[in-house]
Amino acid sequence: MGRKHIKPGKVRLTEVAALAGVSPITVSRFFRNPDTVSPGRRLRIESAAKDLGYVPNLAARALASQRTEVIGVLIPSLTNNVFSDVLRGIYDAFEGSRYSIQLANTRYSVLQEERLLRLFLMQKPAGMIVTGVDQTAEGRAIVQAADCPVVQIMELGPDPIDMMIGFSHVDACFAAISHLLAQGCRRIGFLGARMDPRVQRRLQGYQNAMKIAGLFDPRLIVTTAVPTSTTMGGSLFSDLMLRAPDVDAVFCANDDLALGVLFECQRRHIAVPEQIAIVGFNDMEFMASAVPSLTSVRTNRYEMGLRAATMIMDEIEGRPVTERVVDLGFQVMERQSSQQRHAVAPAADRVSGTKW
Amino acid sequence: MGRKHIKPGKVRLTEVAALAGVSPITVSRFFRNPDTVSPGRRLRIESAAKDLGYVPNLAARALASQRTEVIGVLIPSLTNNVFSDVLRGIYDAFEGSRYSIQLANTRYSVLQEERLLRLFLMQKPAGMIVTGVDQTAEGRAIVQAADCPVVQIMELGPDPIDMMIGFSHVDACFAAISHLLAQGCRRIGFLGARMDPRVQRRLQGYQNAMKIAGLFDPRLIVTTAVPTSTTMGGSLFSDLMLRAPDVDAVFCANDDLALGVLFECQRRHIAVPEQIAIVGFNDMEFMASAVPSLTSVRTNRYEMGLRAATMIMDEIEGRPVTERVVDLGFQVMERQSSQQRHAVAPAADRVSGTKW
DNA sequence: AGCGATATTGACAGCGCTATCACGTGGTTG
DNA sequence: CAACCACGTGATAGCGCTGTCAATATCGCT
Repeated sequence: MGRKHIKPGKVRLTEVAALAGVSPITVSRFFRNPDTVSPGRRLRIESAAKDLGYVPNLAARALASQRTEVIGVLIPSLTNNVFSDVLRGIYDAFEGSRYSIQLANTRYSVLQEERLLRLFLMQKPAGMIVTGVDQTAEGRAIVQAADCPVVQIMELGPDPIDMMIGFSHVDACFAAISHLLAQGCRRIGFLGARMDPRVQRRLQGYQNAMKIAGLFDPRLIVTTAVPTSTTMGGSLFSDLMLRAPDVDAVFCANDDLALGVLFECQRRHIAVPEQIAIVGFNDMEFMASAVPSLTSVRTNRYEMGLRAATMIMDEIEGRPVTERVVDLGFQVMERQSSQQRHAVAPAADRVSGTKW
Repeated sequence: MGRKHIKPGKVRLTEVAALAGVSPITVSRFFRNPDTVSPGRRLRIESAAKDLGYVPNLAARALASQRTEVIGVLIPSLTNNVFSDVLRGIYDAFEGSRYSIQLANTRYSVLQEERLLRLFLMQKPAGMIVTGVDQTAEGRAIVQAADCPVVQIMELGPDPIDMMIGFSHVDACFAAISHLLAQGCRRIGFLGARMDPRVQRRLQGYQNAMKIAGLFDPRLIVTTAVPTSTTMGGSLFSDLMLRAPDVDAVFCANDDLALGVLFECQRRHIAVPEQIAIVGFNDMEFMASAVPSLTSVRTNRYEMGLRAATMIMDEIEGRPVTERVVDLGFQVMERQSSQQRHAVAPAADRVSGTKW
């Protein structure tokens, strides 16, 4: 036998329908698309629902309609505040819409990512946002099986799963190094932490630029698998000073590292930028107000999240998305910390890069 | 008439059961509690499920069982990295469990919070984590209607909804100001941004301490409704310097502000801590590596998230939660930026506070 | 008035899973 | 040896909602 007694206080569509004097299906329609119900009934249903304190049952809705309004979002880290900006954009875009977000973090592990994708699949999501382009073949297969709009964010690459929005980390770093070279720096160090795929690509951009300039020297590269932090910036810089005491500039793959380098320079009484120039990556808010203000590569993270979400919604709701791969570009925010040797400080930020 | 043809590729419990030669209900049992199925069938079901690529339908499960494994989490902001630490704790605790997290941000609005709670209710969550103690009466009612374990985090207060974990912001700030007073500071400024309930309580702690010391002066308080940022720290400090040029210490309700004050001091060639002492709040990672290292009030955010999640799980799974209101305390991390006048720098951090 | 076109409404069946109870088996007990 | 229990398994009947299509009401037009 099946269930027995229905809990007395329970309010279903049926109860609302009974009170409003209409059929359940009409109440259902009212909640999904009020315009298709005649004004008279509309009012009756509305007040009946309010009186009874009706709350729709999402599970029943999902089961009957064979779809959900859940958007799965997969990011590598909650700690790295790069992603909090992206997330903010995503949440802002879905704000007020009927979609809800299911967020999970992969901890920079493709196996975790695979597991989480499988988990998302059980929800039959309406859309998915995933970070980067380095999914496993299995991971791609799972995403494809979900049969919903998918946006890959943070990077660009060949062969998108569906849609894509990001920028070239290789180019962005190349531009930053080019800026330092233009400022007269020759012994430019590279500091990187965590070394996830995006940092790896920044390293690639660094190597390209240095090799083209004929200035490449592996001793100038100091990296660690440990996550980025200000303290780590200080230690990586200390390592660099041991390996290459003649370094005249430091590119940091993250702004936290750059801040740590600045502090370490203050501790060692190294003048910035006179003795050592500093460039960071991401252009976090504090970079502009540091003393000296710190040069960084601005990436449009909030917009990335916002547009990724918008692309998903457009796709779901049948509005054709023509630009399926979006390059958001970047800007090198040139500040005091990378001032040309013996030059005067600029009155305001100078900018170079793409898309501005 | 109802639906017509079943999609051919669709794999349901029934298909797995047919292939394994058992009844659907046995397959259902296998997925929920493998131990209750005999080893022979267990293997057959397992391989059948794998062969067919079976993916359980969560909506059907939720509808039939009348419950979900969704934990609703409500935080005020995604940008404020205070919450990313809490979140990390929450995600870590639920990692590998069968629960999934539904995260939403209220943007510091109780009306938003109410709307989101209503939304959560539709999901019939298994548990809820909400921020702070300032829910509206309506909001509390909604949470109670969800009839599931609830933990309020970040603060302590009378009359918890269900469970509670946090610390006293009043006491924490009081301790920080007491520290400054002990260091010989007399004209201690208060800088606050956003002015959410928790910052308001820190302000209260500041006022209590200053009044007891007979040093209270409203001109020393500078606040703004704008969100916290490093740049904002600089401007608030500039305002303070205009209002009270004789200020000898600054308490910042957030670490970002403290960093901004440090930079502004560097810009104005004000010696820290000799001319002005600086104390922040939250003890973000960068505080310890700044030059001079910045005193701050450490709050146990990661642990808060972790334990809140654990309390929820314990409650759901019938393990009695005896400590239903947990005070996590705080620590004043005494660093160079609040060194006693004309004293030598300490070799390492000194700590004062509760629970350490 | 009569016609088809359009807007509203309802009946029915079923989405994929699980709660509940019933039943069989084999072992233990008095 | 009947009575009992624990265990594994299955049959049945929904969980609360919506897709589908048919039925009815309403309207504009010739």
